Amino acid sequence: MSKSRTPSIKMVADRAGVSVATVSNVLNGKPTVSPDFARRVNDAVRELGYVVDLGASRLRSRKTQLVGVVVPDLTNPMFASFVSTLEHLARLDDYDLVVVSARNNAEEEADRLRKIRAWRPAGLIVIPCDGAFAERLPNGFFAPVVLADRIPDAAGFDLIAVDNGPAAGAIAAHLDEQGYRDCMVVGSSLSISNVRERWEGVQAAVRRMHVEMLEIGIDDANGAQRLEERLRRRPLPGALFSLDHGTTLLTYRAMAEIGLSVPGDLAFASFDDMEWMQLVAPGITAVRQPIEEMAEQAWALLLRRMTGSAGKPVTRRLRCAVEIRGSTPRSPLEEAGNMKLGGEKWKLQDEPYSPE
Amino acid sequence: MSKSRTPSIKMVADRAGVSVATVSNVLNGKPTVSPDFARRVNDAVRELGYVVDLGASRLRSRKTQLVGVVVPDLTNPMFASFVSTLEHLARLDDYDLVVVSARNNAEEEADRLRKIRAWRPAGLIVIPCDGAFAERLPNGFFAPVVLADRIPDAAGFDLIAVDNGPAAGAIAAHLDEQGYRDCMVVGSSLSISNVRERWEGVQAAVRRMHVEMLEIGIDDANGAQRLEERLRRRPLPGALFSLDHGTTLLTYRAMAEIGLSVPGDLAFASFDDMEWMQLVAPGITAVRQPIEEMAEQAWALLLRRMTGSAGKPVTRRLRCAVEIRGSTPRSPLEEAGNMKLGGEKWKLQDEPYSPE
DNA sequence: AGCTTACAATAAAACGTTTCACCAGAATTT
DNA sequence: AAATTCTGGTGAAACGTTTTATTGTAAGCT
Repeated sequence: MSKSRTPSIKMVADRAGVSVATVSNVLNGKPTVSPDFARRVNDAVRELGYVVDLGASRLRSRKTQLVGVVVPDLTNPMFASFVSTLEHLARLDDYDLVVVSARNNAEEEADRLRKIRAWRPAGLIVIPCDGAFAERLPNGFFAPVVLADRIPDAAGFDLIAVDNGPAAGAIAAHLDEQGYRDCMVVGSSLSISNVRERWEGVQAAVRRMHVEMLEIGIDDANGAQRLEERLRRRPLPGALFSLDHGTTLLTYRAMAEIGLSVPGDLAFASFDDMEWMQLVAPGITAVRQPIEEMAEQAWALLLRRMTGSAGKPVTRRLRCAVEIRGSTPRSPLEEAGNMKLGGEKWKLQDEPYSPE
Repeated sequence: MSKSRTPSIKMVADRAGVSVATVSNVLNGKPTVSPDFARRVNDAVRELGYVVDLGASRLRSRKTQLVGVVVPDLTNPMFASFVSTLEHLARLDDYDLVVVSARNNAEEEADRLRKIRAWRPAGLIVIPCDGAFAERLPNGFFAPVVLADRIPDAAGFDLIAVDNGPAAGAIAAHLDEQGYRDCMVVGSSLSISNVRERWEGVQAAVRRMHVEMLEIGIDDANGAQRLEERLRRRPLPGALFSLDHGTTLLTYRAMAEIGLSVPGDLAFASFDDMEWMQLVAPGITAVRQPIEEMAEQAWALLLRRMTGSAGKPVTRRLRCAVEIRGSTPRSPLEEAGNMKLGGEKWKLQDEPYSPE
């Protein structure tokens, strides 16, 4: 039996009785091609089930339809959704994606960047681990790079992110207005730009409320320990504001474990709105990031660069939405204040929160 | 200014003062290489920041470190987690992943399969949209294929899945034992093999409980409508068992919207355990799939094939875990039965519905 | 009829690798 | 000392494309 390999352009040419160049011309829709020959080529392609070898194609043409995507963690639903949207958009423009996860590790990120370079992608979309991204980019990297979600220390990249500061500030202001007097803010690490921006936004927005920050790291047992200890200590803060998805999950679970009730024992709000946050009772007040739109913008920016547009790097910020739910009701402390002015006492006991 | 392009092996050779063949030998760890020359080559590589062009490399060597991954939907956290684990394992073996989503659409899946073929991957890992996968695989596809999670109609592939039937059966038996007399089973579509297996497992496991199946499709407004109508009709079933992640989300949300309480109005259980299911109160009884282990097995199977192992296709089934939580308590009906032996009457009135 | 233009198709070079056949010299055997 | 085997290294071919330059032919112009 014949050593039949996956068909090459040469086999197509032979079967169609034309030259390889003609086959290539037909396949790439070059104008100078007679209908008759085109038909013969197309027939041969169909009969053989020929599919172009993109590796060889890129090698010669120096054009590739491949872009690399690097995210800190694929299991994070935010990033998964980001990649998913990206994948869809890329396909519409006939690009493919090589996706890698840096596992929240700067070294791995650097390693993956180097590796991905070996595919000679036409561009890169990266959600960097931390601010020192520029140092990790291989020096001789020519393809355009778009950064998303997190801001690097060094300038020089197209950038798409959300308005972390104002959005976090809105939550803080909300808690403030609801009458909470002190709020603990929890986040993974201030070395991540968006967490830092959120914290700064909180500080800028509060008026009467006192805030304190607690960093618990990423997958850091030590940090989780510190958080738990704080939650067991008294007095509790009136409110808790968690600044990123991982931290929210950890915190919410810890509160449940310790037996703290939301909002009975403390109010709770989160940056990053997950679907379960409207399924639990009471729902959790959260900032919802326009993650699909972020992916869209990232793709648009990259596409612009890949198709040759020059010019200064641009930075775009997207507006977040704030979802107020039952986990941040009017503070009982404040209610107590109002009651003196004739509030109805039973309300306090019957409905510890206002579910909306 | 010189037209400096990304460095090639030739530039490395020139700088090191050796032949291209020698550079290649050094880089690929060929044994016949003097330490002196190796050092010179490595120096040149470092100075130039040379990274091999994997496209060209594959073209000549006919070996590639690329595998394609096709999933029905990247936003589904199950699949996201699957891909994430896969990505990690692949990296350990120095493979890269091209990831595409078929968006729950057989046509798109076929399209993506054709497209991914153009990269000449060393193998494919696919979670197929439906049973007719074999027909969609391009005919001249030579790379090994491992299917996961869902079973195709046609045999001939390595296969890794979970024990859908027994696991779903365990839930059904649990509901039965808890005293529920009728249970509505909801799933996206019986054309998806694992949903079908789960439904069959339910039917095989029930003893006294009556079960009925409701298919609501995937992203099908019509199906959602039918579900909602059913939930508004009386009498309600004693229990609801949802057979896949998407359906669970939809159902749980619908119940909340309609104002049904779990387990007050009906018991609820789910195939697929999401993290929020232990965060809501009461927690939701669910089947937990070993999704990471599934990815591990898929990778192991594929790796075996890619490294040349022949032999008949194998099928492996993994054991699911069943998490019993508060959403499936002892049936009030059964409690009522017990009451005749001295139960407390008021309990019956607390439950508003009377099945049958 | 001659001369240029335009057109359709092709041969051959090039892309960056790996591999294969080969070679010079050193080391070993006869 | 001559003949053989190793050893470390190289030139050139090959992989499957695209592109450039080139060809042959038909059409358009005096």
